Amino acid sequence: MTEAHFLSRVFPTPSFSAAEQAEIITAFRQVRFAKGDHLQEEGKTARYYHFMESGLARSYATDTEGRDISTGFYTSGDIVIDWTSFFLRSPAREHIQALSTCTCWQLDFETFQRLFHTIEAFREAGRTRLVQSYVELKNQSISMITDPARERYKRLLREKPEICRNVSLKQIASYLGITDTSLSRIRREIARGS
Amino acid sequence: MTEAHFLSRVFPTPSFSAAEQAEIITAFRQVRFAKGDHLQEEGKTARYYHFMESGLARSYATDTEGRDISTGFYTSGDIVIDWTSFFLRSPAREHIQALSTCTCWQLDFETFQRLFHTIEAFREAGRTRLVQSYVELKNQSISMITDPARERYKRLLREKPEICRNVSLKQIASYLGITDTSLSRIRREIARGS
DNA sequence: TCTGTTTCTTGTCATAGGACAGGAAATCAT
DNA sequence: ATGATTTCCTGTCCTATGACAAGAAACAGA
Repeated sequence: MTEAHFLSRVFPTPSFSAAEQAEIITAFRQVRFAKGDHLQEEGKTARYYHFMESGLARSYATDTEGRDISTGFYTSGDIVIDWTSFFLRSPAREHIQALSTCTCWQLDFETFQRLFHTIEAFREAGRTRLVQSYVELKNQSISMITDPARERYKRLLREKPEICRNVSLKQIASYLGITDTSLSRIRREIARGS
Repeated sequence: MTEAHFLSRVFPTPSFSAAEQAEIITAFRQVRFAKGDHLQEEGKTARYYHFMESGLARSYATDTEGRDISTGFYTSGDIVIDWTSFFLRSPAREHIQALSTCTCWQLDFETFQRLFHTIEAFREAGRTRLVQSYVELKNQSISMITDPARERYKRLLREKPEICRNVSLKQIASYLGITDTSLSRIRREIARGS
């Protein structure tokens, strides 16, 4: 039944009993977003926890000068969510937007809470995911201090090549903390030797 | 009994029943660190969850060039922990060091797990704390992109004045992503009109 | 296909912050 | 106190990146 189900790999059978796995999987609902759709809008409280099965998305915030700053990119297997908004039930401070057609699995907050408080393995997994997001953010944050822009771009190229190939220069540049102009020059330099 | 206990404010009575509060508070152990002591060492797995009652501390990582980069500062009421190491049971990538005498309340991992899995309010509180740390890191991270160094320093001055007063220039500078030289100049500029 | 719009590239010039070095000031150990 | 060490300040010069502007290229809509 669930042999090749995307979520059966997310909640794998040694950690989850068959019954738990079934309960979790049936609680999720599949949704699809078209390129450009917003999975989340700034100012609204996040209603759903999303697992991305396929597609690309990005989160972005608008800074005090009105500039659009990409704060994260999401690909297959990622959790696509504004953690703060979802868990603190507060208005989101970022938008999350599909960059291509996205297939996701969603859970509303009440359902998440029910699973979280009744299934021990689910809450361990949930906590682990949150901690992993934290460490990724921390790495990015340290990299902003210690690495020059070129290195940060090369790392993104290594870790999320599909992003570098499919996302606009400006959106990637703002994520790296540089201007589109600079990123364009960095790409040129990399295109010649390293 | 627990009227003025520091932890009774951390786990307040409307959210926690008296019995739960008592169970939680007795599970914590008070510890004291002298200035310079390490609460956490890089490479070792975090053994304790710490609440800081009083004192100052900082976390720092050593980058590829061997430079010491401050990654966070902690004051009264903060949780002092390497989240990733504690929850993923993996070696810490940072040191955490007392910058003055610190009084903390600690919980080992097994005890944390027991409370987390048996007391619903405790796991809600724990998750909330983690999410709050996440949002602080995110704000700092966005600030690194959008704000010039002077603004970042002014924000730190606003949010953690005791840090700016008591921590060495170099340690603050590395946190802000600039050199001690630059921070020294920024301070001079602020000392004259803004 | 033509046309308008967005995205990307490149140039020139300006500027924040880094590297390095020397000196002053504070802190510490004996 | 005295010297040693660390921390902090300041000067000069340099580099990475930003701001702005103008083309080129890609793309979207009729």
